[in-house]
Amino acid sequence: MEDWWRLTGEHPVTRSLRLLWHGLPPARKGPRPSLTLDQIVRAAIAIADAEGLDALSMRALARELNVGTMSLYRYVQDKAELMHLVLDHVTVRTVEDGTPATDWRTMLETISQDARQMYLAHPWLLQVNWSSPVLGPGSVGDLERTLSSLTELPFSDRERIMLVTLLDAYVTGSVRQEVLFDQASALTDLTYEEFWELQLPFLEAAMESGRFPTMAAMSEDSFSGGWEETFELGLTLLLDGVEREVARRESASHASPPND
Amino acid sequence: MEDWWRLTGEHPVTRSLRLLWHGLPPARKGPRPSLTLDQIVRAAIAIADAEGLDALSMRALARELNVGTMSLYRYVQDKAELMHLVLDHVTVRTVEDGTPATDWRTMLETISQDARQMYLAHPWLLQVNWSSPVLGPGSVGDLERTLSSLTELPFSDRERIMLVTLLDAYVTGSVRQEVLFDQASALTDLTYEEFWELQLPFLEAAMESGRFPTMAAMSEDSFSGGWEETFELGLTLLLDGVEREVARRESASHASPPND
DNA sequence: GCAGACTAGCGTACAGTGTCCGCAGATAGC
DNA sequence: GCTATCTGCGGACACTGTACGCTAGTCTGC
Repeated sequence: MEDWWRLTGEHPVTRSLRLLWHGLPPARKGPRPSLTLDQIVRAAIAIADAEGLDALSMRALARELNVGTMSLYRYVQDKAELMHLVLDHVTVRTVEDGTPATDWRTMLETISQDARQMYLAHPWLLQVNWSSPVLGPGSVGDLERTLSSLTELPFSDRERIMLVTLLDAYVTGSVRQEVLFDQASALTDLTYEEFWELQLPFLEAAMESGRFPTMAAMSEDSFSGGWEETFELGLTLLLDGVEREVARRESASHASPPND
Repeated sequence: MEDWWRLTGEHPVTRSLRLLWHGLPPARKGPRPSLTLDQIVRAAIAIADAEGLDALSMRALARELNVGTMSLYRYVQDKAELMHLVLDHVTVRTVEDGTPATDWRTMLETISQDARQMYLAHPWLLQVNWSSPVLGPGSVGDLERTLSSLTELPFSDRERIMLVTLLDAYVTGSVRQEVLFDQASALTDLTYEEFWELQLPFLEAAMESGRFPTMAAMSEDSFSGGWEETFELGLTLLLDGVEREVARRESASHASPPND
């Protein structure tokens, strides 16, 4: 394990955490900064929302803010750090949409559906290929909200975290399929129907080859399930599975699970 | 709906499909091509496997194949088309790992676990932000394999496709979490433990603020669930949900579902 | 065999990306 | 007032994808 960052000062992750939790340090000597971190992050989100992730370059951001490109590096160390701030900031949005707690199943449904809507509103989020290695106020707040709705679920703390994680995996995986398909549709200028129209001659030849007997025998509407319907089916199955586990535990002991 | 591509010949999607299903057309006049599509695709996969998606540029690929960069454009129209070929080709891999069919649950487990392993072996796949808008021999073959293991499941064809889709969503979402985290870990030169070490001062201050009561009360090992364990939990829940639906249908009518 | 048409290889050039380096001017502290 | 620190940002560089067009190689028809 190399400690290269100890020789040069602050680790980049610590720097990102500092910015997230405390913001920029107060200005001391020198000209007053003309921008705030919040302005930069908001402008970045606006560009990505309007034109997609690829449009979000440092130059585009500088243009949007009417500053020189290199000025931005006075506020963030590099683009990765900017994206950490951006990702956490978008997550803050979901915290504000508070919903009164009822039962855990309804809460998990609502939270998952809200998350889906959030990702559909910011499809570029699912195209970012960095995991934010930092937990900022946004993501911690989001996690708090979710966990606070699971207190009546007879699972250990550890199991709750695992449940939240896998639900997030399902939501992001599901919406990413949809987002990428919609993008391909827009890029190729094809609707769903037109895509199948182009595909058909090749599929028909393949089906006649005898190599795909199960698919050849499928009915015509097999691919007609929509994205939302598919998402809801998966969510239902997941939550049914949780219910089954809950019932199993309650019939086994009526006791709370070990809180290890 | 603009038909701009009709003016210039073949739609890019049709061209990709042609390459996928029939390969390059036979050479007519002119020098013999020095490469095959297969060579190009394999070299691209090797680069991505060895050095990640960002390392896969047309220049890097040309260097690997000892040709000029622009030569590649004699074989593929642009990088997007190359990626369509690459994505379908990687999928071919999974078809060859045939497993004898037993019951639908075991099959779905195996297929999902195999898919997870495949993605872990090619983590860059989950960082590609194009959905392949084409169904080539690889993806159709993969789908055939999966569907042929679901024949005894009392679901309609349409429901089967939805089930396969949502399972894929879950697998990709789950592995992508892991892949992105591992990447962040490598980029920041931090282990999981070191990450938490840096995070802790900020989290402790946040917990003392009283803003996150549920999280502040959680036990120390809450985040100790591993990626594989979390994946298996979610898969179990999903399949438990399917079982519950199957049982519901069998107790309702003992009849096959409508095959609409 | 030759000319014309077609084809593969690929160099040059361009527009775009992220960001290093360092200069000029503005502010604070002594 | 002087020195140290700080902001803004231009010029430069290495890298990306790919349009354009030249050269040389192969096939076909006469």
